[in-house]
Amino acid sequence: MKMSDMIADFIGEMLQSGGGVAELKRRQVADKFSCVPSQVNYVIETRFTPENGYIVESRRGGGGYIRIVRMMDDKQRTLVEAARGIGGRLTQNDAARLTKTLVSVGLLSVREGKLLLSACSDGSLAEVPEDYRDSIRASIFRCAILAIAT
Amino acid sequence: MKMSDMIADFIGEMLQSGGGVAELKRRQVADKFSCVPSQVNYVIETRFTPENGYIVESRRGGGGYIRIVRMMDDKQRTLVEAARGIGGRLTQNDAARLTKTLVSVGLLSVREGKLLLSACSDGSLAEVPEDYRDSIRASIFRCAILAIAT
DNA sequence: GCATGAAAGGTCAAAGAAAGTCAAAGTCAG
DNA sequence: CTGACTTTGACTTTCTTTGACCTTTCATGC
Repeated sequence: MKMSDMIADFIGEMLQSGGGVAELKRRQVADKFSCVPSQVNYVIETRFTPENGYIVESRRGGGGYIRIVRMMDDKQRTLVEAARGIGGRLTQNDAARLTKTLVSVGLLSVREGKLLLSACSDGSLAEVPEDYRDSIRASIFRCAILAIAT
Repeated sequence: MKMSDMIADFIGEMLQSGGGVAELKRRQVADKFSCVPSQVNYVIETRFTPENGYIVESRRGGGGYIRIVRMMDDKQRTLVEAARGIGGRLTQNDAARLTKTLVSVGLLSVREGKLLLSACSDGSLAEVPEDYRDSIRASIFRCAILAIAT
């Protein structure tokens, strides 16, 4: 695999685990991948651009850093909020209602709606004891929506 | 046999073993058949065309590649088959692999892939005892795919 | 406070690595 | 012999890697 792609992946993971923010030391990353520091700039310039939804800030000098932040658009933000709004339990009916809303507002496609709804349906969760279903359903719904927003 | 046909066969086999996706290095293939690289373009242009049901993507530069994907005409049937193929248990890794395939073959969009994968991820199933996860994961995956195939 | 040097990161252009294009030359069945 | 299909190769375009040199910050000793 190309070095650039590995570095991009690395940064991607940092963003993931950092909840949309990655702060790195150029020199350290370069050492980790045994390349020249400017390679890191190249990767950032070609992959983490504003057009791709990233903001990059940096500082030179001692204690310098490069910080990459993933921007969310309105839709993503709304999805995240929707995910937050889901409580610890979610009935199948509520899931259906919520899905319908998300679809009708254009945050999910019809197919995505179907996929999501059936992923957390009683059919999928047949093996889960009834008492737990609503809470697992909530968890599935939340994770799935969050995944799409990110 | 003509060289073009041999190259075409070679690519065909790659597609076969790759489940509908073949990724190749133009230079390598050319060397293998002792021909000029552009010969490979010729073969692709004349045999792996969109009209014949193939999609071709490529990248130049270091680490470049040519990727050929066979489009499936009856998407739904394939989806259903994929769903059938899932056994009673599905590890997170297998789910990831399967999703990747479905996406790269065009049966799922990237977003749908994310949605599905995270819906049946360990994150979503955190509350489910580990021993049951793989079997519930299988169930979710199957139901979800079946839902959009219909 | 100020000069100074080390520690970051930034820029840019050259060299390298693949793939793409296109037209000329070759082959072969009819 | 002709036309369609193949083979070749010179030249182009795109993306990546590397390195030399520049600028900003920070810590330190007058």
